[in-house]
Amino acid sequence: MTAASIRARVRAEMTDEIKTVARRHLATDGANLSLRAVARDLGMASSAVYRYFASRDELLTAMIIDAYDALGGTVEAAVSGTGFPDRFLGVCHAVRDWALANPHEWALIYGSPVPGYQAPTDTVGPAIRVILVIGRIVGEASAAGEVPAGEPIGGRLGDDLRYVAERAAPGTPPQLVARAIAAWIHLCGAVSAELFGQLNNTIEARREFFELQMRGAAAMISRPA
Amino acid sequence: MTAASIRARVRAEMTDEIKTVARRHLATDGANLSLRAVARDLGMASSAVYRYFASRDELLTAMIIDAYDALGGTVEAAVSGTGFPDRFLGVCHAVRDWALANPHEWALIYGSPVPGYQAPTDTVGPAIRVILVIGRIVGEASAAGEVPAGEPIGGRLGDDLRYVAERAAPGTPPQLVARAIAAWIHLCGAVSAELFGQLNNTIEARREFFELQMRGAAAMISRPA
DNA sequence: CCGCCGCAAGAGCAGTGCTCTCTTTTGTGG
DNA sequence: CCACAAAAGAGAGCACTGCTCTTGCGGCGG
Repeated sequence: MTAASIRARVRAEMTDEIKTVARRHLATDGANLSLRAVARDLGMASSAVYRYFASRDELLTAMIIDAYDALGGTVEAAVSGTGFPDRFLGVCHAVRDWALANPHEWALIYGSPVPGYQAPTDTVGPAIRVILVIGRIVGEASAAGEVPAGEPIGGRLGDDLRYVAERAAPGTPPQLVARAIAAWIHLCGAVSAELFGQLNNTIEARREFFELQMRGAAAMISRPA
Repeated sequence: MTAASIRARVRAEMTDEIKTVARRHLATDGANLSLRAVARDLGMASSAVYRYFASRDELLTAMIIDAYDALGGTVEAAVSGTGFPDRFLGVCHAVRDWALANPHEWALIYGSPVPGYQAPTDTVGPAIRVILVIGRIVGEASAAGEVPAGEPIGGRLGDDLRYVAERAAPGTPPQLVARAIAAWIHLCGAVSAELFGQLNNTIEARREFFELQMRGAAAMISRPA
């Protein structure tokens, strides 16, 4: 039993080592990760890497999951303060700070998906951590009476939102969940815009502008149209 | 003279043909465009393509410029209606519709930039057409007294915004320009989120949700925090 | 009419993902 | 403790990529 786990542990360590080197390559070279280059850095034949990852896509998927988890963990740990706007703004800055520190990993998870873009089901768990944090903050603010529900939403969208609300933030009004998702999308858009160069030669006071935007997003939640 | 222009015209036609085939490849295979495959489709040697584009990056740059121009032209042509929110919402839907029809080209211009790729200055002109349209709409609404200016913004961000405002939308209050840019970023974020699969298994009533979001963005402009 | 220059073609280099076969290592069950 | 099978690594090889270089062809300008 313990004997069998020796093999497994060595294998896990090797897998981690590969991912570490791959992450380093990702940080320098960008998304076009070369399996052979990683193997060279590890001093092993490229074919040996295939014992651990069936394909380059599988390695990338592992990197994506790790990136989601790193971001999710950072954001979850950053939740603090009291009162709705501050808690939300804290999350926004945590997301932005992580993205600025790990731009290529951000691009990996929130940029354009690579060719086939088949997201395995393993990724959805880590992927939703950030929006779940936002949902929790908004839900708590709603329960505390800090934010109004706003006008109900009907139709198919209403159904979708009810479904999402009861699964992700039970007790939170669906229309509020909609505004939370919109704020999250605005957050991701703002970070991507800054990171992908959409603001180049336009706005240099990035942090201030980001803060302004996210205050607007918070206001959009606190004060529905 | 006419002779010289014959050469030039043939060359331009060949260039267009390459770009057309490249665009087709882009639409099917995604962003990892193969110059050799394009050459094969054209029945020519891969080395011949280099007579027209010095590198794969240069071809991609041309595609990017074309995509920006196609989107910009579509959006400019779609501006209609009267009154601020409707005009803005029309632009939003024009952007989304174009993106849904040309997902890979959207990914090319608003997705993660390809590694090591530096946007040449030729791209900035076409790139800013959409935000200029939004700026014009907001500026006109401001001139017509349809939207308030909101509280002034100081500091470095205020300087940036004043600079942008006087160059892109003279006479429009800088703080309003900030909200216009924020709305544009939210727009891009919403389209990317939908296109890149961030809404998968969550919200199926995409158009309705998009409309809701953009109504929120419009309200953010009409009614500053 | 000739020469020249733009154009195309092909070979070639270095790199890639991935597969196959072969060898070595190594944990493990008896 | 030891033989063995399973796991791991190595290396060659295939098809592909971007890009360069050299060579030949042909239409255009003088």
